[in-house]
Amino acid sequence: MAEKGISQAVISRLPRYYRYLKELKDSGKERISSQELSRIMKVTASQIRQDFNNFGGFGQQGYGYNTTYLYDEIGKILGLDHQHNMVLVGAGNLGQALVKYLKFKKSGFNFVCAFDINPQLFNQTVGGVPIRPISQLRSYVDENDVDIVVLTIPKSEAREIAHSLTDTKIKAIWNFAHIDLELPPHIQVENVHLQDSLMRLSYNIHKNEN
Amino acid sequence: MAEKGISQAVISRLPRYYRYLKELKDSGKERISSQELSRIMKVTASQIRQDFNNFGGFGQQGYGYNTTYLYDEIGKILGLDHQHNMVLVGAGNLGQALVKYLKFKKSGFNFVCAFDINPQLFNQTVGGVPIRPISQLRSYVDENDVDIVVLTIPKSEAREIAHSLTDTKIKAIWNFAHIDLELPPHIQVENVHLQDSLMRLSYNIHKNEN
DNA sequence: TAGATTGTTAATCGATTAACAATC
DNA sequence: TAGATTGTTAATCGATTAACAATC
Repeated sequence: MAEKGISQAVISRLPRYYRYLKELKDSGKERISSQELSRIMKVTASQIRQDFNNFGGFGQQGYGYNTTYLYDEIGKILGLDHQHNMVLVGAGNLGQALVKYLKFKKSGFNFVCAFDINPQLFNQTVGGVPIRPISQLRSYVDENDVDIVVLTIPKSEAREIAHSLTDTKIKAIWNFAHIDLELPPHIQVENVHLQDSLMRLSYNIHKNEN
Repeated sequence: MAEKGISQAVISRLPRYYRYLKELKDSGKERISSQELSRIMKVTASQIRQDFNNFGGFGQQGYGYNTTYLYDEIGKILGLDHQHNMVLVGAGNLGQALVKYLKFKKSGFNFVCAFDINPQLFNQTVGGVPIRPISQLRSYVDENDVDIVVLTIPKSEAREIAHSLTDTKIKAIWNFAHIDLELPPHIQVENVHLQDSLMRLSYNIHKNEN
């Protein structure tokens, strides 16, 4: 999957296609046209065809798309045919909730270790995953196969931790800290800024006030 | 704040401006030009001026923007000068983590009650917030001042709960269930789809493979 | 073959960037 | 006043939608 220059707008729509296609194939639907999918997903058929054709032709004229095949192909584009090892940095409430959320594991995103500064958590486990002192993070990452670092620590510490890992072989940071991380291009950053999300919600609640 | 037809692209940038302006004002910086902010935030000065001018002129020619004033104005645009009461639906790991996260409260987003189906949680509290049976959700919403419903339940139940609230006075749903909710336009929906976020991350990790 | 529907090019729309006159 | 910088119009760029030829 080395298609270059696909816009993030397209990428952001892929998980949604993936979700709908799973439902369609699970409900026994074998084929679907862009027009029918368009009605279900409330986007234009044109956009659907353009989006898929960024990655090559997955359909067949006069027939449409095979749901299972398309589902599998989108999965491959998204890299979901790979296993991803993750470490949690910050075993607080949110961090522990993420580790315990089993759906990630089913999708191949697997927590292998957690780290925290709180000594009371050391030698405990969360969802079967051991919690270690954050001082051991660097050596753990160096010695084990870690793809993704999940940052659920306050923003005051997030930047330093992230920068301390720039010369390791980690591939990405899933960042829940309310901060913009500036990292070298070989490390991908995906932000989950819950505060920003709430603010957008708030705007939309109040936008019609006068 | 009744500016019509502001694109969601602009709205989505406002929380980030708000965050940077807070830091600038807190660090004692009184004024900033679009050019200087442009360098700090890594967006064009043109975009900054265009974004702000969607809501009226907040700056002064030859001077720039007053950080505190601009910060406050963006806060008002985002509706952060209002208090928002929230109820949690689904007091599992993620839900409890959200209730315990104190930053929301500081921004005026205040959990007033939680609901769950698990009887073992009834009469318990989480972060000082009582947990009640979900059967009482509807009457609670009818009898109390609730602005936002936070949905942290499995998708199989999310749609039904959301629809059961369409004729109440709630203004928005903050949806963590992995599902698209279709609700009447007077109820705003803001999705936090963690799985989608992880998939985007996965795509970006693998996009350069060949 | 005829009908259906993709893949793809062209047209449109909207968002971003550039330019500059207005003005502090 | 002169310099700086906004507010705003114009130009560009990119994304979405429409159209249709290719083809199953």
